[in-house]
Amino acid sequence: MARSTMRDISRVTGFSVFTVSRALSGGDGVSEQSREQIIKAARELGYVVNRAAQELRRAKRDTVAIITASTSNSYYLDLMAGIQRALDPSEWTVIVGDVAVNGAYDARLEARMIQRLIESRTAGVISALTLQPEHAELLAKWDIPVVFVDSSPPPEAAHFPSVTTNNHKASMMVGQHLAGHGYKNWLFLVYPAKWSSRFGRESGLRDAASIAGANLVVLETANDSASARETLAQYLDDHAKPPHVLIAGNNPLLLGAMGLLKDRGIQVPGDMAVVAYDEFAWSTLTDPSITVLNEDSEEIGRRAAVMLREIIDGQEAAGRKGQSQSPVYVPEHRQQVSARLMLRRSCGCLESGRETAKGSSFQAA
Amino acid sequence: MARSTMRDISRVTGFSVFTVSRALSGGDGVSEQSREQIIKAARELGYVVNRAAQELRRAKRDTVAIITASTSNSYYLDLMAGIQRALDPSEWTVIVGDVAVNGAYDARLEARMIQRLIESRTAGVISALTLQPEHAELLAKWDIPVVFVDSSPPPEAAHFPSVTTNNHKASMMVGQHLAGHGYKNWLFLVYPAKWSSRFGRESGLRDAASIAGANLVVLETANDSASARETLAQYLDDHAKPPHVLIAGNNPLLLGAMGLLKDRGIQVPGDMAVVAYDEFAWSTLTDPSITVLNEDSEEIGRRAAVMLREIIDGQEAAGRKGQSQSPVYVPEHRQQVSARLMLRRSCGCLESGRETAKGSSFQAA
DNA sequence: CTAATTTACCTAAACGATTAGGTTGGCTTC
DNA sequence: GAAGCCAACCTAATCGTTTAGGTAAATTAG
Repeated sequence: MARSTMRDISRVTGFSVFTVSRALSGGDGVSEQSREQIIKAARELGYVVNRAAQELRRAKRDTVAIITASTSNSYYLDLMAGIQRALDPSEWTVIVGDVAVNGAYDARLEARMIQRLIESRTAGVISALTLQPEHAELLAKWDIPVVFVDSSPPPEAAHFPSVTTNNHKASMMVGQHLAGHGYKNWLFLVYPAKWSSRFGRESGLRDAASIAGANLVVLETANDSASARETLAQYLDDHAKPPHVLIAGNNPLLLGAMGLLKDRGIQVPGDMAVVAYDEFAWSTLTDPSITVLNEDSEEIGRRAAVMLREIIDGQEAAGRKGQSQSPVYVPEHRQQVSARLMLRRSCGCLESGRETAKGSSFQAA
Repeated sequence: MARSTMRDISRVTGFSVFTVSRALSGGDGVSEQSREQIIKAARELGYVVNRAAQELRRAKRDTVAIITASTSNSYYLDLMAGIQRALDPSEWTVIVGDVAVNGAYDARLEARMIQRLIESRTAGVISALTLQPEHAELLAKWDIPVVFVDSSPPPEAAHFPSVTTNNHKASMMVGQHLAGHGYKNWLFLVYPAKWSSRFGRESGLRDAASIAGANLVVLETANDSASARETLAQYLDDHAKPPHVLIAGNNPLLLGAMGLLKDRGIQVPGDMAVVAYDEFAWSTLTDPSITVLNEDSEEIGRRAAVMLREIIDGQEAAGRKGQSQSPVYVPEHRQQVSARLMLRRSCGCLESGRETAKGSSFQAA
C-alpha cells in the first residue's frame, strides 16, 4: 500500500483537503457524518499525518528535549518518570539527548545537540547539566525556553529557571553526620565544575567541616569510573595517612572508588568510611551497603516539566496577542528540593548488623 | 534577533534562494566567492535551517530510532556505544525511544512510539524488543526498515533482520558450568516471552539440564525488580526445598531476587548459588560478586547499525532507479554473536577470594 | 569565427499539511 | 418574506526548503 496524503483522502471521499484536515484534527466546521466518513477512509488508506509538513505550517510545537550527560547515573530514570508524569504523552513528545560518549561529557556533542534542537524548532529544553554559555544564549535567541535540573544555568544566564537539590544544605547534613561519627579527615572525590551541583556540595561540606573542626580535602577527577579509580589510587599512594572518610561525588565515581578499595583490601567502613551522592539500585546489596544522599529526582523532574509547560503556554499566549515570543522567566522559576540521607553500613552506621532487625543475618566478608 | 530564513539571506546578499540553498548545503553550481559571501551572511543573521521544511521537501531521511524497554538494563549503554560508532553522528541523528513506564514495558507506549516514528518518516529502526506483529507490519508498510537486536522479530515477520546473542549456546554453557558445580535443582527466574531472548535461554538451560540429569524449574515473573522479588518469595514459601541454584533472567530480576535472599538470610552461594544474565557495573562489588553471562552488546549494536545503514542505502539506490522502496532483507541479515561467562563468587567459584588478586576474573567461551 | 560546452546563476514548481477568507443553502426571527 | 445567522463546506495562500528546467555569459574546440 502506497503512502497516502490528505489529498488522497480528499479524492476518495470527495471532500476538500480543508475538510479532511478539519475532520482528522478534531476541529469544527465538519458534520459528524462527514467526519466519520473521512476517518474511515483515512483508516482504510492507512493514512498517517506527515509531521514535517505539520510542523512547518503550524506555529505550535509539541516536542521537548531532555539534555543529559550519561544516562548511567540512575537518577536519570526517576527524573524521566517525573517529567513523563507532568507532560501528557498524548500531547507532548519527549526526546532524550545524551551528550556523553562512553560515559564522559563531550563538548562537541553538546554543540551538535543544540544545533539539532534549533533545527527542529524544539518547543523547550530541560537540561541536566550546565550548558555552555553560548548554547544557552543560542537557545534564547531562538525563543526556546530552558529549565535546568540538578544543575544551575551558566553564570552568564543566571536568570534561567532551574530546579535543583538544595546542595549546600544537604551537604551540611552529610558533613554533620560524618562529624557525629568522629571522622576528622574527609576526602571529597568530585567531578569537574561543569556540573554546577558541585559548588553547593563542596561549600556545604566545607562549612560542616569548619564547624566540626574537621579537615576537608577536595580531589577532582574526570567524571567516569576509570578516572576516579586512577585519581584516588594516585592520591592514596602519595599520602601516607588515608582519610577517615571518602565522600564520592556521584555514582560513577563511587563505583571506581569502591573497586579500588576492594582490590587494595581496604575495609569499609573499618579502615575508611564511605558516603556517596545519589541513590542507586544496588546500594543496599553491595559489600558493605552504601550510605547515600538521596535526591528526590522524580520531584525535580516533575517540577521542571510543569515549569517548562507554563513558560511555553506563556509564549503561546503572547504570540496570539502579537507580542514577543521570548520566554518569560520569573523568580519563582528557581526552585530547590531537599534531599534525604539514607543511612547504611558504609559510613559506620548499623555496624552491629541492625539490618538483621529487618530480617537478615547477612554478614559482610 | 529575529529568526531568519533563506529568503532573508537571499535579500541581503542579492542571490536567489536557489543559490543560497546550494551554497549552504555544499552542492555545486555556486562559485567559491559567492559561497563564502552567502555563508558569511548566514552566520551574521544567525540562520539555522528549518528541519521540518527540509524533511518535507527532501526524499532522504537521516534519523534512526532505537526502541528499548527500560534503559536501566545496563547493556543499553554498550549497545548505544556500538551504534554511535557505526553511524557517523554528523550524518545521522539517533533518537532513543523508551517504551517502558516505571521500568515495565507498556504496550500503549509502544503503539504511540511507532505512530510517532511513522509520522516523522524515520529512516530506520533498531528495536531491542520483539515488537508487536502489527507494529512490525505497519513499519514495513511505510518502508521503514527494522533491525532487531538482542531479540528476534515477531514470528509473523520472521524474515526481518536481527543481531542476537546465540542464547541457546550461551545458556548451554551456563548449564554446563552449573552441572560442573554439582547442582541438581535449578530455578530459572525469567521475564515474559515478550522478549524473545527468553526462548533460547530457556531451551539452552533445558538441554544442559537434561544432559546433566538436573532438574530445571522455570518461574516466570513480570519484568521488574519488585515483581521478581514477590514471585520468588511466593515460590520459596510454597516449596519446602529451595533450589540449589537460582538463574536470574536479567538484571532487574537479579536485583529483586538478591534483595529477597539477603533479607531472608539465605547465604549465597552457601545456601543457594546464583548466576545471572547480562553484565552490570556493580557485579564485582556486590556481596558476593555475581557470576554473569556477558553479552557483547557493543558488537551487537555496531553490527545492527551497519546492517541498517546498508538496508537504507539499498532503499535509496532502488528509489533512484524508480524501483520499489521496500527494504530488502537477505539471510545474511540474521546474525548471532557469542557471549562470555564471567565467573565470580555467587555461583560457587572463587570461594577463597581469588578475586582480590586479579580484580576480576573471567573465562572466555 | 562559429558551434559546443561549461559555469554560475535564476524562475517556479513542488513537498503535505494548516488556515484566512470566502460561498453556499437552510433555518430563524419578527 | 426580507434580513440575519449559522453550519458545512470550499478556494487559495502559506510555511521554508529543494530541485527540475531553464538562460545568459564565458570558455573551449574545431
